[in-house]
Amino acid sequence: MAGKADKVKARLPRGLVDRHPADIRAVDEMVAKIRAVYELYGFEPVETPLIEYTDALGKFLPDQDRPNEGVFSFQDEDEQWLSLRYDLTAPLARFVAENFERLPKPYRSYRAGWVFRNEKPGPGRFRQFMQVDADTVGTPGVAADAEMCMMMADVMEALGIAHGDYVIRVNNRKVLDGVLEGIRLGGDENAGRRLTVLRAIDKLDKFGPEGVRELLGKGRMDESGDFTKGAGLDEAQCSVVLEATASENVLSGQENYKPGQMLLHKLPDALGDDRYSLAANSSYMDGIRELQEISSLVKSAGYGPDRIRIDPSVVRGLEYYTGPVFEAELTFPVTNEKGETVQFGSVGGGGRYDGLVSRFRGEPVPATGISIGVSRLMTALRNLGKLETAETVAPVVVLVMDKETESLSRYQKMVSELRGAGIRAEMYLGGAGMKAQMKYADRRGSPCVVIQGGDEREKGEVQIKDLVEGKRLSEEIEDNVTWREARPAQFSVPEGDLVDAVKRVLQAQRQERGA
RNA sequence: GCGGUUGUAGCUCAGUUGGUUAGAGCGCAGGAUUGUGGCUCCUGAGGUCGGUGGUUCGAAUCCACCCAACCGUACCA
Repeated sequence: MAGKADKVKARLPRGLVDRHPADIRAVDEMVAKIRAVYELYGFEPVETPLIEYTDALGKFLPDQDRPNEGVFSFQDEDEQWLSLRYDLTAPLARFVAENFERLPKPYRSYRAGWVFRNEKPGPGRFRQFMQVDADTVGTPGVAADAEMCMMMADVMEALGIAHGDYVIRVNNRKVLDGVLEGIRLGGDENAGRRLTVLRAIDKLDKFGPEGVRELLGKGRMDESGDFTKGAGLDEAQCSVVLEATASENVLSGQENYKPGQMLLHKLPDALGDDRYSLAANSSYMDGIRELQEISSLVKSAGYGPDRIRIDPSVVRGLEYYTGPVFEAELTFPVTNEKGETVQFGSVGGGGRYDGLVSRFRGEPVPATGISIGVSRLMTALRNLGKLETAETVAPVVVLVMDKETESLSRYQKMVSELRGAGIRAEMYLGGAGMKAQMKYADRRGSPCVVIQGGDEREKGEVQIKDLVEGKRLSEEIEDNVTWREARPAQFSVPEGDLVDAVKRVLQAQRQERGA
């Protein structure tokens, strides 16, 4: 045993969590439901390792100074940099590129897996978390994007989230690009400011239009007094951006998506320059056309705007998306551990990433995909009590009353019989006495215990104690001596009837839970 | 990264103007009950007072630095 001075402190690195039985079972169940939807749509499973060459993951090549910025990285024996994957998309792109000739195109696949990000953790944000992705690689058609939106909606419902409790918001990067060009933020020299503008738009739900206006303009002071530098747009430019992303432009009713006269004609006025119109901006118009097509496709398939909605304020992960982007959002209020109502926001998303696979190849390989954040979804569902806790019944515990080999063999045989009947069961393996064994069974949440001491053995019987029923009866008994002697919810059966008797107890408890 | 708040037992927290051996409740273990999980009573284990250095006869308490957690903000491919 470690001495006091040198014992190691048992502690978990921040941003990581141990997973408990209920979490593991809940996640397994959720993932199974998501997989079933993906399979139904015709996607095939494929898995890649947790570790990739760092350069395959993207632009984040670690250098000697900050090798772990954002990603967990380390060097192989040959000094090549390796990293833990930070999403499932980049590894998929590598896989597709590496196996390009063998795969059917479009290549439709899905996967569930842990991803890692070396960043500051927060509530509901971890350094290891699970994603469940699906991707269609090798088609430029927006039908593939529309399918992703519909599949995401189906996943939400498969998880028990009803119509109206979620919405899939859809936008198009090309639309935003067009608007930015429209306010004279085109060109390489404005790349930095465009990024700032996009980030600002992304915060609409957090800070509202007024906060975003500050971020678009000079900057914003938060409550701790920290100042965030803005994009430096002038009044007119701010107005255009806010208008272009305003909720009035959200698809309403059952109509197909129309960008609205506002965007096509008011923009030039706002800029005081009517020679320029977004109607002539090819990026903008392409984007709008794609959104219209998606809108029409999902509508034909029976997905109304209550489920899939065009929303010009959606931005999504800033770098690699090239076209349609989507985001799954929960719309019901979520209460956190402290009882506060919080805005939960996105539980999944995705979009078109036409450049990611072609990084590895000389030819264009258009692709689109979605990613569901299982860990976040589970938190939301649990806080709402919507997490199906298909209760796993704890094992029946066979108490060890006598410790000599012959008795142990007898207990072991009982356990085997119970297991043979498909009942979770175990013989108590600790060294403590009966009281502690009862406590153990109680803490395990066992439905019942099996007791056979010398008296029962002589009569060829076993005692079965229903712990659930016993707990209830105990509430009516104050006096400990009476309680012990009454042996509530405990009965005796012939050894041969053990399995049947336990089954009856379990059945009774099942009915009780159901009722 | 920046700003703020907070660090005393497994958990929640007391601890006076610096003063002997740092406390409580809950939880945990054992006993009352050699064969019964609850209740009650009794007993016990568990602390380098976040760390290091300094001031002082004396520091959980005062000072400096560091570390960690939480909140906000930034970043989040």
